[in-house]
Amino acid sequence: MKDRLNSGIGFGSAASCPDSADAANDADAADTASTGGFFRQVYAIVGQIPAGRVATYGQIAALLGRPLAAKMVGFAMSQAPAGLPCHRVVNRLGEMAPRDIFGSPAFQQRLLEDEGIVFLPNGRIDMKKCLWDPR
DNA sequence: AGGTTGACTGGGG
DNA sequence: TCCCCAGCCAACC
Repeated sequence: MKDRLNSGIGFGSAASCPDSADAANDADAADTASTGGFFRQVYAIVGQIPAGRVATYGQIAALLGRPLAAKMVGFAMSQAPAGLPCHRVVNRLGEMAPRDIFGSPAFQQRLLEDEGIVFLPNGRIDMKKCLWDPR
């Protein structure tokens, strides 16, 4: 179990995993044609992140077939429509969005803790336990 | 049309 | 883990 959890963190491993590739393909094929908008696709995926789990910008980008467009995902979040659980999207280190995107990083942390996200003493999310697995 | 920017990431040191 | 560099992509000016 430790191995599985661990492998979930690295995108490299995820990319090699046939299941992940399938998920990416599904999301891409389903939305690319009808939306034609990168942001739309990002929002669709973010909306699928369950409470108690978090996803990284790079992970979402990879799901859309653009593993190097993590920056773009973050930008999409800045324009995210209301109702989207964008507080569940964090960077690879498990840190909150900088500045006061949510009023304050502490506020975002509070939201996540309320959903059951586990934080480490260093103030970061325990990615081993809380990283969302699209499968 | 072209340059800059951004809630990022991976690699090398 | 942190710092610096390069890459990627769409929005903005």
